[in-house]
Amino acid sequence: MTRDRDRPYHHGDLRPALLRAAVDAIAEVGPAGMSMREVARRAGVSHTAATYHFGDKAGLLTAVAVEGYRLLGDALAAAEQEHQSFLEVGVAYVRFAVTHRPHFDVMFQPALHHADDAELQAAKARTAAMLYGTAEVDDRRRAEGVAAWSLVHGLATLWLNGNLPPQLAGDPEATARVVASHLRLPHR
Amino acid sequence: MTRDRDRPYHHGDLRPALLRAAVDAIAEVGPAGMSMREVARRAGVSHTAATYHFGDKAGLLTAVAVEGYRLLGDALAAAEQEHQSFLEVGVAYVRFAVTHRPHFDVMFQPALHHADDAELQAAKARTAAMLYGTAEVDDRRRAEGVAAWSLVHGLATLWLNGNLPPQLAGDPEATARVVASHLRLPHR
DNA sequence: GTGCAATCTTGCCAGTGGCACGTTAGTCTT
DNA sequence: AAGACTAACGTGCCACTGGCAAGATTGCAC
Repeated sequence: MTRDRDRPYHHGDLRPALLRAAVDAIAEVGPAGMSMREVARRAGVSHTAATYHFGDKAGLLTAVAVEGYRLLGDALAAAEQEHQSFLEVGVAYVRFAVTHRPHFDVMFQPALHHADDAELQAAKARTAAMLYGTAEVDDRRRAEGVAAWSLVHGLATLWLNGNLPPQLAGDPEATARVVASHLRLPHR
Repeated sequence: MTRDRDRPYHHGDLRPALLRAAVDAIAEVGPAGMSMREVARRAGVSHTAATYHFGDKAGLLTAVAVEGYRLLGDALAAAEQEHQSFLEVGVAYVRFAVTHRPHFDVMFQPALHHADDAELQAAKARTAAMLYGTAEVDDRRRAEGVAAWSLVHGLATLWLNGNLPPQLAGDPEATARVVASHLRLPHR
């Protein structure tokens, strides 16, 4: 009706556009503050168009989480490939959290998305396998992986929510190297 | 008007009652899903009564976070007092996260509360001092404290959001001991 | 007792998520 | 090329939410 005559009825590439808008909105107001209507406004469509593509708000956040897990997996694989160093994988983990805060925030708040989503589970499993191994790995190695993941994940989250001492909050990657040096991983 | 004739107009102890109701609600629907109106309903008052005591929704969540930081500080101090062991303080940290999930969830989502609240900052500072020392501590010790806090915090959050391998998700406290054994803290 | 401040309620408003239903336009069949 | 089908979007509506303004109730100081 009063819709732009220039803009076509069919957006043509709406789903990724909504995803980008959602990430932008989350960066500004957080995952909880983000609203479907605001995201839709940014993409220039009605809010029900977003519902059509993602089912509901949790569905949209699930899609953001899936994208996040894939990006994180890629970043970790690239670090592993480049440095052949488990430490550098950990540093890459912290770097991802800092540079992809909106994704990271959503990824680790399962109350916000559909935990049983198939794509989400697959993306999570792939990332988890890189960090603490698959089901076949022995107990010692798995415990070491969990210890390493816990360390970098804790550091990343503490940095994100402002719980690090000011002396160490400036350069999170440097802090990651210092902190990771206190880990003892005999089977790595 | 249609209000219960039994219940007095003045509740007499409403603030703590609302806090308890908020914690219960958060336990069921998460911090984001909690609503002022639902909390007020549980306490048997109108939703503006809650606004009166806490200013706004963020104020209520801030109060929950303050209570959480105090409870956590007490729990860590008790563990330190009883076992004289830094490891047991870390185990107590994980135990707190598991047994006080509503508080823990709110505490580490600063987007949900008033970060500049004086009581909150004081409660946070007290807990932080127990974990990585005060401002006067030397750099090595501070880095060790941050490493230890990162490890247990990461383990706790990964457990809470279901990112631990199933082999280690059953007994979080036992996992905390195993994982913490990979930390090397020469100055502790 | 009377004034006053603290506590709680009612009424209202804009914003939100989700549903039912209508509209548009691309695609496929014949 | 005409029509049928369906994917992609919009409109209208509903209950719910947070927050504000204004009023009602009560305890308390004096």
